[in-house]
Amino acid sequence: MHESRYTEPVLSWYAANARDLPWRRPDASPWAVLVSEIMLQQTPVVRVLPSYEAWLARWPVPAALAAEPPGEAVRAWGRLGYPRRALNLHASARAIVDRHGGVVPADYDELRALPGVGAYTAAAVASFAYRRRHAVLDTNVRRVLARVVTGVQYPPKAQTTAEVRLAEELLPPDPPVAALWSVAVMELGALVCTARAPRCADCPLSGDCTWRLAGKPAYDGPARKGQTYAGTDRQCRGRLLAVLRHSSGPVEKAALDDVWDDTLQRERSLATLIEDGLVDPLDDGRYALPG
DNA sequence: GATACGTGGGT
DNA sequence: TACCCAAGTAT
Repeated sequence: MHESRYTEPVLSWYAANARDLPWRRPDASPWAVLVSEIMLQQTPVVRVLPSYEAWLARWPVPAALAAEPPGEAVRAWGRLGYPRRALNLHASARAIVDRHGGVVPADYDELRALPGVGAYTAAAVASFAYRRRHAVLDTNVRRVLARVVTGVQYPPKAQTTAEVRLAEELLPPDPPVAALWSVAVMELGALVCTARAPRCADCPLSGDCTWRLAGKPAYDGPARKGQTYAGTDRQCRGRLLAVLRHSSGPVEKAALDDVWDDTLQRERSLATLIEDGLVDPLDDGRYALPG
């Protein structure tokens, strides 16, 4: 096992160009790293920052969040999107208190067992919070490796075992260096090797990049599925939950009926919100965030 | 493996 | 404007 030719250029680039993000500071706790990773799932950094600061000010340790009702987590989630992540984070806090003495576990499998923590997040927390050696394969890393090593514009739609194997091969042998490498490649993908208009002129790997050296051939695979949103159950659920977030207490059914015209879709969406544990139907006919 | 799951900014 | 994309996970 040895360093790849990519390691030094990427680490040097990172040292000079990394953003000063709060969850990367030396005083960021493993809990802070976990909170950031859950919030960053499909949500851009700039929108996470305010919610992250407020969240950790209010709940600086897992036990603080675990002591609150889940609805408080959903309310504090604000407009980050995918509010089930708030529920997952709350449930994770309780599991960390119940099973791990209030300390975020360092072990990959124990992290992976927490609700809402998948392969990426478990590797990220183990790596960034505890300097363990794990391949961290997010959308940024996948795109960088696709271009630099594989020579294609975009990675496959679904993660492949070949990608995992490649990421593991490129992982520096020393655990702390591996953790630094992972965050550095992610940052490179976020700032330079972007999806739309990569800034190859600023890339420390431009001389090594298979895709660039091949003339940046366009992606030739099947069209990638677009996400429709307007008029969907997702939008309807978002409207309904926003009513509850903005209310200090339970709301009448009429308040929910007001925000979506299609009755059938509205009722269906409310039912799934209840199923998901994001909304609590009270005995008196009103609705509330989960207690 | 495909689909559902929020929200908003960039082009 | 319409579409793409953003530190994914669960089913």
